[in-house]
Amino acid sequence: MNIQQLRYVREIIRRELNLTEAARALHTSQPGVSRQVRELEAELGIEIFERHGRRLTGLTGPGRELLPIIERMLIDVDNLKRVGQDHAAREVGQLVVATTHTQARYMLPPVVAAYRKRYPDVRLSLQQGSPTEIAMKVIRGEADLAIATESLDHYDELLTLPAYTWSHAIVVTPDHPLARRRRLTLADIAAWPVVTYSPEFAGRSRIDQRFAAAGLSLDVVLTAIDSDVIKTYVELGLGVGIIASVAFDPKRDRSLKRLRTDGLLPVNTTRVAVRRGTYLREFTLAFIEAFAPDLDAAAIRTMLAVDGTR
Amino acid sequence: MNIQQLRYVREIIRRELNLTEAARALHTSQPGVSRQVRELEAELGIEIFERHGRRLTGLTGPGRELLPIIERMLIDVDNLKRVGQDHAAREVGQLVVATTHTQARYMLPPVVAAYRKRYPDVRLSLQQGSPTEIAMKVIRGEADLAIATESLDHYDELLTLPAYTWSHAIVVTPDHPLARRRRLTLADIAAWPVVTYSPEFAGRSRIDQRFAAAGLSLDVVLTAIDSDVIKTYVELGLGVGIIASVAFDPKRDRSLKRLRTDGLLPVNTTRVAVRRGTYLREFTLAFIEAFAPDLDAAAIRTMLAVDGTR
DNA sequence: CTTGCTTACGAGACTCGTAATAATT
DNA sequence: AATTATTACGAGTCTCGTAAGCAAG
Repeated sequence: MNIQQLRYVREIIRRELNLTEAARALHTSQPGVSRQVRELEAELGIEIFERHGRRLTGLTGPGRELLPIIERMLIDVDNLKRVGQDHAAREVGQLVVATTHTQARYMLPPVVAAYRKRYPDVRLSLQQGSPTEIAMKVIRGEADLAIATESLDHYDELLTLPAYTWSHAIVVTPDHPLARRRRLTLADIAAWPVVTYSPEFAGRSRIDQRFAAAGLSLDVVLTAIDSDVIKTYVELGLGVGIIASVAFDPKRDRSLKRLRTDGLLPVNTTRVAVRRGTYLREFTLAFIEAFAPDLDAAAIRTMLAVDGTR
Repeated sequence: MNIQQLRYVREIIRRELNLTEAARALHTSQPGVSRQVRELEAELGIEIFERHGRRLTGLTGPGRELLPIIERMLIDVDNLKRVGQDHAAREVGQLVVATTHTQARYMLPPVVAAYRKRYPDVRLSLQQGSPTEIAMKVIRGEADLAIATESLDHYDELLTLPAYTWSHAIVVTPDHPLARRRRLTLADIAAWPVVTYSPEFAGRSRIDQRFAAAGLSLDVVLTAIDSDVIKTYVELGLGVGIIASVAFDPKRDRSLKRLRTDGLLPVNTTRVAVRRGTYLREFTLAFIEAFAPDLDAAAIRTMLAVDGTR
């Protein structure tokens, strides 16, 4: 048994049982992968993959039991390397942050600026994607952190930490009838066409829940994944905009008016997710710390430690 | 990096930083181990061991961080093998149970008899030792299960399951003054010399606590690790015996009288311990199930699953 | 001067890539 | 017919054992 064999098995499964694809992804030859897999199977005394003739068609029962152990071992391989790097060159390395548009556009810029100054030798890479995509990136080890408001809690493989809370803002054109109202109700908003986020983004689901709880349903005429698109169409008069309040800048967005909503809309929590069982390098913890004002390195370490005991 | 290197590192640490010993234990050459360790260190970019000249004198900081990851990976290597064996030959294999005298002598015989009939191809091996020793055996992977009444809860690496509860019995010679008393008190017992278990065995610590709580202290004139020794000396009139009640057999022990103690002495829980993170083969679960009347395979699996999520 | 780690070197095993083969879709 | 896994074979690498060297207690 060797680590390479485990990598091969994982990659074949990730590539949907296409051994050829896996070989390509791992920059090696197809026969090499085939052979190593068979050798591992022989050593363990079982078949990992179901084969119909010469095609891999699925995982066997034992194969399914093997998989989580293999994944954990490969994570641990990375962990060993990270421990090494963390001590060999404490503030040198790579940090991949997967995040959604709203975070990248409005919340992260100041954090990133400060972080880059503090850690000039960390190659910081931001990767934008949908909540599902960024969660998968972290689970597969392609990103170190995921930052998003929704749906990071649905994965057993992830450990999420609350970073900060925020709520939405209602924006309209200055000449919109709602602009004159002193106090809004949910029904006021629901009376107009709405422009807001796509279902899985930026707390959208919680908005829907709030209105549904009040017996109302929204007439959403345009959904977007980023706030700038929403603002653009609100300016065009397409409807009332619901955006993350951080996305509204009174100076820049002079053609829009933000309405008072005190407590009307739900509070959202933006969370940072890491892969359970991964070793976090010191500069990774520092990023979380910088991003989440309520968390300090000590608190993060304890949450990880409690979790990591298994 | 390869698995062998990790084994070498672990073994060196287990052998108290004696690389020569580690090489011997692993049936390989000293230079080979030395070389592989240096190569691992080079690949990770750190020193794992502190060296004074040519002697290994300790672990470095990064070395200490590496260790738990290495241990976990090596456990996972075994786990992979076990999954294989479990499917290749479900009821064939080896099961090592580490336990204390009282369990081995009184509680296990019927379980073992039934188990051997049910699983004739499982090589069952019982290893007797002190609670500390058997706990270490399981932690080091030398035994699959530990069965004992005390001190299995003090190890983070172990997961313990309650198997059954029991209490102690007071035994005396038939002509002892206490033999005529209808109802005993703690003070009655404390008035006489006592023969019982060594401090870490068979619930001894809880006996002491009980008497201490009542403001009494025991005059222990002989401590033993096994009940047979205790009974022998009680027969010789050395003192009042306190033994596990299962160790008293009215038919065999005709020269002793068991006194009524209803509720006087504390209740003990015998526990089964397994190494956290290890895959338990089906026949291992079956043994636990056979030993612990209150646990069934499903219950055990859930406890392990909850624990194993990490 | 004994114990114990490291360096040197050579034999043997193993991994991996190319080419050819066989089986599915 | 095209795609995909397995078998065959050979080059190159790597591991490991023996022997020699060297540092520490």
